[in-house]
Amino acid sequence: MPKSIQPIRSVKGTRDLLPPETGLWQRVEDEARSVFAVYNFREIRTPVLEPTALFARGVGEETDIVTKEMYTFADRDHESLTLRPEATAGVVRAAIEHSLYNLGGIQRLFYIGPMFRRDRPQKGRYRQFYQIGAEALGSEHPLVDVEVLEMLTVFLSRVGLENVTLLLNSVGCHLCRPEYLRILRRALEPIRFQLCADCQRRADTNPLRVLDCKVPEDQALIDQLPTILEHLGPECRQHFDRVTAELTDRGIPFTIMPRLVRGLDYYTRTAFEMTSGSLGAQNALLGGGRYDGLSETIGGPPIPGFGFAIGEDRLLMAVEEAGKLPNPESIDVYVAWMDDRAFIPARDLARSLRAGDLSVEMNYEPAKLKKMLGAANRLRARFAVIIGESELASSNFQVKDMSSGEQHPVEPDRVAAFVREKRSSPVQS
RNA sequence: GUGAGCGUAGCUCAGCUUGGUAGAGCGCCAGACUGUGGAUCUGGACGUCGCGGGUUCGAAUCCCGUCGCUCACCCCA
Repeated sequence: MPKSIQPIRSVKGTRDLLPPETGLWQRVEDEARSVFAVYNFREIRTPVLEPTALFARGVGEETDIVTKEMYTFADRDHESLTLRPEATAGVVRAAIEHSLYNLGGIQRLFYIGPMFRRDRPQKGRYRQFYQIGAEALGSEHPLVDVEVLEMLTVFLSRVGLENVTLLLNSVGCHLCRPEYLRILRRALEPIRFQLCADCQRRADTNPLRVLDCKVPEDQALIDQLPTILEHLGPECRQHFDRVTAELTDRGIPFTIMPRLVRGLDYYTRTAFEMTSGSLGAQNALLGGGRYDGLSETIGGPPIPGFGFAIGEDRLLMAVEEAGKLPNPESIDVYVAWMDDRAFIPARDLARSLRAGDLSVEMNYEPAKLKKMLGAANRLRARFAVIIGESELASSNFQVKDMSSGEQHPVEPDRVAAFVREKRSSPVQS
C-alpha cells in the first residue's frame, strides 16, 4: 500500500462495529424483538432523514439537541433536512401521516436504528449512536406506562442486567407545569447567586435543569427548592399515584426522584430513567416518559403516547460487563480434506450440511491435518470432519468432536444427523 | 463550545526524565510432530516510533506546530 496517500478514516464520533462484537449486538436485538413481541409491540421503520421542522417543533426549539447538536443541511432544492437525533418525533409523524389513530386501540410500535447528534464524543456517547425504543400510542391510561416499564425490566433481565435502577418522576402537564415554573423561578431568584456558574445560567435558560445539578455545594440549596411533585394538578397527581401503586403491586422496584427532568420538551407526566454503574459519566442507560401533547405540536390530532429509548451502545457496554449473555461466535463443522481426490466429497458434504442449516467452513487448498484442526480450533468449530485417503477407501468420514476429542467413523449421508444429535446433547466446555 | 491526558508491531504496552543500532508479552506463520487442534520448546515475518518543521554530528527521546484518539465539563441514550 503506497504510504503517500493517507488512508480515509471513519468520521469523528462514528465507529465500525466488527465481529465478534456484532454477534452480541444481534443477540441483544433478538431478545428485544422477542420480548417486545410478547407485549404486542410491532416494528416500525421510519426514515433517518426528516424535515428539520419536525424536530424543531417536536423536540423543542430551545433544547440543546435542536440548537447545537443536529446534523442539519439544505437539500439540493433548498429544503432543510436533518438526520434524526431521536426517533419518537418521527414515529409520531408517521402515525399521523398514516392515520394510525383511526385503527382504534393502542398502537404499540418499536424501532431499532441509528440516531445522530453532533456532541463531543466520549465514553458511551457517539455522533452516530443506536437506540432501541418503543412507543405506545393512543392512550393516556397509567397502566400503559406500567406495562411498558414492566416490559423494560423483563428485557433487561433477559440480557443479563439485574442491577438497574428505575428512577421515576412526574413532570406535570401543559396545565400544571407553567405554574410550577413560575414558582420555581420565584424560589430561585433570592438564592441564584449562591449557586454554581452553570446553575446561574440555567436559572434563566432552563430552570428545571438546576434541579439536575450535580455540584455538591449546591445540593443543600437545591434540596430547599419546591419540587414539581408538590405542585402537580389533580389529574397528573392521580396518574402518578396509579403508576406508582401498580408498579409496587407488580413488584417492580423504583425510586422517586422529584428532581429528575428530561431534556426534550415534549415530555408530560411520567418521566423516567434507568441508570447503570460501569458506564462512566454517561450512566443513563435509557430514558423515556409520556408525551401527551407531542402530536398536536407537530400538527396532528391529540394522540397521547408513552415510550422510551435505550442507548444501545451503552446497553452493550453494560451487557459485556455483566457477562451473562453468551456471545455465539462459533461454527458447527469444519470440513478438513487432505488431498485432491478428497475435494469433491468434501465440497459436496459442505453443501449438504449447509443446506441442512449447519454453519460450515472448509479449506480451499489441500493442507496438513494439523493445520486444519488448528483452524477448526480457532474458529471454535464444534466438530471437524476429516476426509483423507483412508476415509475415501472406507467410505466413512471421521467426525471429531472438538471439545472432547472423540472421533467416530460416520457414513457421508449420516454426518448431518450425527452432528445435529450430538450438538443438542449438553456439552461440557 | 471548554479542559486535560495519550499517539511506538495486528493487539496491550515498555523505552522518552539523562539524545547514541527500535523492545517485550499476546497474536500470526513455520518447525520439533510426513493423518490429529488446544500445552511446551525453537525459529520467523511484521515498525518511515501519528504527521510536518526546528535544535543537534546524531531525535522515538528535546522544542514548535498540526492531525487523531480518549476521558471529563456541558448535554443526553
